Amino acid sequence: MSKKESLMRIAARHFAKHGYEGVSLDAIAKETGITKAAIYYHFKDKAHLYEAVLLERLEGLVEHIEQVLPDKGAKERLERYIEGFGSFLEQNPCFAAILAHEFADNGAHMSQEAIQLLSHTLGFLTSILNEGIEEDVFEMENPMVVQMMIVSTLVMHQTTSELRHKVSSFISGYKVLPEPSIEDVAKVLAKKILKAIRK
Amino acid sequence: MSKKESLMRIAARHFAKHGYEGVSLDAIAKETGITKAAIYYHFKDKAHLYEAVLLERLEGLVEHIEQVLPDKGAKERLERYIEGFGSFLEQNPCFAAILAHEFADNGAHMSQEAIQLLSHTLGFLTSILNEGIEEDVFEMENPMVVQMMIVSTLVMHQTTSELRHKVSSFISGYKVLPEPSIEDVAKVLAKKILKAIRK
DNA sequence: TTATACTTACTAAAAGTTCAGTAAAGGCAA
DNA sequence: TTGCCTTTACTGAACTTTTAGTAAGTATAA
Repeated sequence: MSKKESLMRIAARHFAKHGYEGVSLDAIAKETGITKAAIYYHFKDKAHLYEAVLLERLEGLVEHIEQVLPDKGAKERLERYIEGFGSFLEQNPCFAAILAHEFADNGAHMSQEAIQLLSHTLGFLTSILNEGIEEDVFEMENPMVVQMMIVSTLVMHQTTSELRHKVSSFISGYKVLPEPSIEDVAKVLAKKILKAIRK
Repeated sequence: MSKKESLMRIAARHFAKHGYEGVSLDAIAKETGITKAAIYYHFKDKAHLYEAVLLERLEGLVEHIEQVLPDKGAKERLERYIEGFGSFLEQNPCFAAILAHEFADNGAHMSQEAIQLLSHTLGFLTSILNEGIEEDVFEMENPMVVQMMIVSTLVMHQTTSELRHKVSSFISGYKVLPEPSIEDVAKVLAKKILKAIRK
């Protein structure tokens, strides 16, 4: 792996953990084993490093979802979308937290291009839901709420595992359950969503 | 309103918009019309200012939910929980974004007490779901997923309205729909969740 | 010798934090 | 009522650390 690649990988972990503002280039450089100035050799500035990390994953996500979506049937397509989203998050552990930070500050650090890729991803979901409504297999008052239920649940599940652990120790009748993997969560979520919107 | 109150109100807006790390005390002081040192008169440091803001709202949330939960019936209780959560977010516009930031960085800036209050809030939901399972009116593979669907959808809906607006302009077949209020979203969500988990 | 991939050493600005001082208000003894 | 003391609620200025960013030099491989 090249220095640039490991720099980007480590940067991704930092951005995931602390968010754009909370990240220091010194810390990234130190962990990568280079100096901060070396970051500036590879990237114009902090914003461009972040953008490179973000775009890489957003492009991967669009590609991944395009690959798993079958040709026909809104139900099948929705199921695959949810599970595909989940498996992409599984394979890219930092990505959910990066997205969560972007959601939290309304995409303050997203470029036009990043927003476009995110839109592309969500556009699939919009059209699957509309498709299902037209095919008369889905019914819902507000597709955006259903979209929210899907995307935010997957992203937040993946992101908040540490916090849930802290929280769960305070809930009375606390049992240490084995945490389900994001792929299991995606399966359960798909089932519940399909039940919730089936006609 | 006292200076301290308006300081806290303005601080809440800043923390909601930029997250803990992204906030500068200079900016808060300037907007409040005091000097930065005055913040240190009222609060020990940045962390304590943040905690005061966060605890105020978490306490309000616990109280609000306790008030709206009826005495019996898991279905009714769940519906009220969801709508109560929604109406609290409506009345406390900064809170959802603050929570979203906490979720994104795994509660990195939450004190023990704050986590306890959050646990309290989520504990209600856990017991409502378990209650429903025991009463044989709900069925679900994994209550935590259902919890996630509820909480993350409400929080993320309220938080990401600007981002959704940016995103929606890229989705093909874009129509400017009037954004539903969080209370409407809560109603729709409650309906969908009940359908998804009813036995 | 020339481009690549850095390092060393630095700057300037911004951030959180501290501290000495002060104006105003309230209580209280003479 | 006057004069004194104390508390409250700050200001202005400085201090310290951290940060993004840069300029100039260096080792290495082609």
